Amino acid sequence: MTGEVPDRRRSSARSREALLEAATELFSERGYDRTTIREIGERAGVDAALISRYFGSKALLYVAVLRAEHGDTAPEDLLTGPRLREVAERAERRGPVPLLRVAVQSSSDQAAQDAARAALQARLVEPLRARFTREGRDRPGLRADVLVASVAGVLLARHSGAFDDLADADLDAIVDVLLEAWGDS
Amino acid sequence: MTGEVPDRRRSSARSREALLEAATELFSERGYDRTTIREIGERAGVDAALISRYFGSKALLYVAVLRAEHGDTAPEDLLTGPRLREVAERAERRGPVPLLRVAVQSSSDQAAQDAARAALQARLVEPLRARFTREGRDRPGLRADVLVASVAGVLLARHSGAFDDLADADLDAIVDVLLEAWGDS
DNA sequence: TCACCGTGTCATCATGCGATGACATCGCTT
DNA sequence: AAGCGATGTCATCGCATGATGACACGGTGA
Repeated sequence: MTGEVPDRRRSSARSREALLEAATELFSERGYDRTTIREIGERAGVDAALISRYFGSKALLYVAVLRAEHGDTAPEDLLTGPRLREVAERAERRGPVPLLRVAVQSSSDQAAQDAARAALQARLVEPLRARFTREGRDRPGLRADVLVASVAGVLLARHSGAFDDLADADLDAIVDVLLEAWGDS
Repeated sequence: MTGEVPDRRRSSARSREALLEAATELFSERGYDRTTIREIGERAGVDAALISRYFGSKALLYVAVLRAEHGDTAPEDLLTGPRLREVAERAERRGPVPLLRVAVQSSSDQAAQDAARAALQARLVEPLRARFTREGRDRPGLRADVLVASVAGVLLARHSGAFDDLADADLDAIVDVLLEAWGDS
């Protein structure tokens, strides 16, 4: 074990990080509205009141989650083919990514909604649209929207409890079915 | 106009019906959790307290909505091909059918969740799976789940406010894109 | 006409939520 | 060691929600 010795002293940075991570998981699992700041605090092992101090509000924490989630990787670029696998795998690791939720479910807080929408467009829809345009497909915008919405539906459905086979299947099988439908050009 | 003369006298049947219709619309637009009984009452032009009297609770009203929605038509049978158009058109008329929401988003009330799940399976997933099995497709169960989840994602996304082209496009165009992907065998 | 039961209205309760401020505690700096 | 700012804890506020019971109203039959 060459891991760092965890610094047990107080640290706002550590608390912030713990809250961010817990919030990412919970927003992924249950969506914005059904996640409470008390749950976030509990999972993070941190008092929920610190959310207000470090992020300002639940909505701003949500925005921070969206930013953090995409700050560490390159843009998705494309959903099709190998990229689809990347997106799906990320959803696998952290639950059905908060970003994808906004595709299907509007949240009660307008600021959270707007931020998520902007991120979704910039990270997934726009690159896809650009690609379809480049390839000369007709209705590239609509096609991009439909593809993103489909993928969001499938990845979210996996954890909704409404499907058996989808919940049990491993990710590769799911991606295979999607690619078979949409082609992996 | 050969329509019935609307009976303006008091009538529990009329109130029940008004509540049921308003609830169907609102559950469609916003999902179970984000719809309040006060909103339902307001849209129905009926006091919200009557929900408790006539349906027992918000959750039971939701169950009644699911039943009513599918009581008047034959089973969906299949999602592909012309049937896809039927499902989509119904979603168009009444907003993104409450049934489809459960595919992607679990609700806070367990009874509501279970009822919706059962209806979704019986009405959409099972018939589709049976068809795929009959046709000898591999992984028919998974394939059915993925297709239903995709369609749910797209139809819900149309009203989520996260997509522009999808919101503006007319239904036929959307169905065309879906059919192009999944084939309309 | 009157009494009664179905129907509608309203006030209110209990609960859970996000938010906030007062206070306690820690640990660095001097 | 003392002082002080940073960090953590707790109680509580205001608000929205689902639910419920008390009461008012109305029309229908005796």
